[in-house]
Amino acid sequence: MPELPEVETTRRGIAPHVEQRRVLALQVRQPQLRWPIPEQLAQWIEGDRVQSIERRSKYLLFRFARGTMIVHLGMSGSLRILAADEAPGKHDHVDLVLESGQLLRLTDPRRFGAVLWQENGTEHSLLSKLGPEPLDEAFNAEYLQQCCAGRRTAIKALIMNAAVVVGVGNIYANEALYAAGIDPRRAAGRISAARLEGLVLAIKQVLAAAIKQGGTTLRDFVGGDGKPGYFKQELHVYGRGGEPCHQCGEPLSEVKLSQRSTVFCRQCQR
DNA sequence: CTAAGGACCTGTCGGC
DNA sequence: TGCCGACAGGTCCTTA
Repeated sequence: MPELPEVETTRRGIAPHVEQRRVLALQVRQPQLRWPIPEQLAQWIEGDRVQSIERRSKYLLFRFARGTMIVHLGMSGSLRILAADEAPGKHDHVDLVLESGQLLRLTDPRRFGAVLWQENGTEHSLLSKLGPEPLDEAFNAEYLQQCCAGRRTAIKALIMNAAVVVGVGNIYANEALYAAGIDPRRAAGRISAARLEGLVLAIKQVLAAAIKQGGTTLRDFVGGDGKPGYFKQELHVYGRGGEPCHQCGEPLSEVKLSQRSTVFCRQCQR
């Protein structure tokens, strides 16, 4: 479910209900997520205020006085604001009980998500090796050219590599390459500077548009405020293998690339 | 160092 | 209707 636009949509949805609120309790029903939730997390945050919620890559960062609670939604996670007396379901693993009478609930059927802790003055190893944010100026044509130089890996795998640029997941990698007219299988080092510049712009545009629309609704994704995303209507290739290309009408091809479903137009993408 | 594949876990969907 | 395999938004870690 969550790619960067979905995570950002979630952040914006929950922030007004969580920022500046005091945490009364942290209730952990299932600590076994991708990594175990630290046992002392409750004692570190209970009684303290959430100063702000920030986002880095697809990680949500809850800033507290003595450190940061890091939340990742994995493949199937979501965060919602609910009344404090709402009964938990099977996959409702964690509640952040707020003094406002509401709670922030983490639901994650596949449990690929994570809840971790970063002490002030340290940087978690998961965050320390990340590339630039795609919408930042630091992610530009010159930078991407440097990353691609001499690389034989497929361009799609390269832009999905978080050490190169964060936040480009499978949906938006497919969409951006279609928009840029680049074959996803093409070796990264064999693409002209001009076309890589087009790819940078395409990535920025597709992500910005998706954030503006509130993310892509897949299955049951809803933001923290319960509103669905509307970007799905604008997808040109993702989930459309075999259907006609919106530009030329040829059936879209679908292949596996680094284990991920990859859809593109052989006519329009070279 | 790079590139590719496996692993984690559950739910859903399509085919027989 | 029921069962079984394939597949799903992520990404770290191990292996060549």
